[in-house]
Amino acid sequence: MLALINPKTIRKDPEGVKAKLKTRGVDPAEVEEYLKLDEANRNAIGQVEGYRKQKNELTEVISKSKDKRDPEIQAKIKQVKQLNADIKTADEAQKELAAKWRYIAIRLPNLPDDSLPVGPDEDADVEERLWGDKPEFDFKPKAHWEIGEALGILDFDRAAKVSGARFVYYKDAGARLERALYNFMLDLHTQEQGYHEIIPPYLVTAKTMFGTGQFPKFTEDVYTVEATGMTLIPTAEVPLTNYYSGEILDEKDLPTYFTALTPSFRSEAGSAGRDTRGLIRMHQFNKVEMVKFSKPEDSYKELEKMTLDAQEVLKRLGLAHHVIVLSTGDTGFSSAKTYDLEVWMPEQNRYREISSCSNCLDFQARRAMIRYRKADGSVDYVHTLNGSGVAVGRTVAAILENYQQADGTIKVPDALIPYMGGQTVIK
RNA sequence: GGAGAGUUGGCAGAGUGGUAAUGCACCGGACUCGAAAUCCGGCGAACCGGCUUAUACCGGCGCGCAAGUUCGAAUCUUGUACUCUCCUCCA
Repeated sequence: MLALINPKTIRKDPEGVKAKLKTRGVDPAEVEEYLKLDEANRNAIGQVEGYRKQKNELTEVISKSKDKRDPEIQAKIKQVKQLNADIKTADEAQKELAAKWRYIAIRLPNLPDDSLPVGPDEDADVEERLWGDKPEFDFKPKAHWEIGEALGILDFDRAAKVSGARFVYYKDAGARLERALYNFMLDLHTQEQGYHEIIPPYLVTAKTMFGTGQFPKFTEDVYTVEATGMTLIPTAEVPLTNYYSGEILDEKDLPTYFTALTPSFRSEAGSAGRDTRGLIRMHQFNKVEMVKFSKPEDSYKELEKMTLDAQEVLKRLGLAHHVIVLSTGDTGFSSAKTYDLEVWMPEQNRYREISSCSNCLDFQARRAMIRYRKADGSVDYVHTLNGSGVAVGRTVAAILENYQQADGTIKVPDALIPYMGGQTVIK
């Protein structure tokens, strides 16, 4: 029976948990109900186990008897039959309690870290640090989709014809720019930052989606193939983190880092009307993802490092950005602490999210059963982290807007020139 | 899609109705200056409950999973998942 938040934490400090989850929008009554069911369930388990113990004792005697017809043995058999009925009743009652408990348990979000700003939404996010100078233009900067369409490297109209809204065709230098970007990112992560390069499955089972916390709460945000129940991954975090699901790792193998380029598929239910133009909010987009498995005591250190790894992508591309720490209400379901990287978008005159780095502590590890054996032989859950390193489509958008020139051409960032076959300008 | 086989503790591998052999590994001890070998003993995943400082102790569960038959199931029945092999098909 798996949980989300460590059940012992909730038992030990119910008021603290209530207070913390309240900052994430969870009604304390939910926690109250959880505790009630938790206790009732444990009592029920005790009862069932008591019956089972009696039964085991009786059947042991029966098994050792020579003569099953002995009236004494027959009496014991009768007793066991009665016990079986008792067990059935008690067991069904217990299962029901467990199911109710579980229903709540798997829907409670992770406990936020104490360092988070408290607040209901993104307005309470706090800027941690700033990098780079915003570009200055002696003309009015255009939106990336205008630039891309004018150059013939992005085609939203034809994509709409073929697939509907929120899809795009990249063409010529646009396609090459996308490819250059993700190759650049993958090389950085694998050659310099120590990540294993992975190409994972893009279709996963419901159980896998549960492991990373997308299910059962967020089924409406993804595409699930009706015939098989398989889901198109909304992020590579899902297949990467579940890589070790159900396994017990060796302490010496931690930490370990994975990275992968994959498409991400999102239904964007509920975001109608937002970012309807351009590359910002697509049903399908490429993303280079980073995932880490770490020992509990190292996970926050690893989060800082991972955030810097993502930042390094933007630094080398010369893209102005800042790092913000998400407030309690803005932090994702599975995460205890999340840093977002937001890149400067000149036409919109604001920062836009381009990466999100999260420490999920043991929240996902509990769901996906990812553990490690310590030197003393005991077993504990690992901590999992994930971060974008970074969203490729949005990076294309950022480059088009930040590197646009008065004549409508695009200067290729120095770091990308080798990946563009030496091309320095897109025109 | 069709047919067949398999799924037991870290690994190997027994066990066709009576409550998980054995080997290797591992842990403790003996022997030794120490180690190896040997000998003795122990331990057989993980999980849950009770009691808790506890990886100690007691109990439950536990032979892919689920349900059924039975006083009792790794063993019988049914369903299901996954893996492998062959056929068919296909990038």
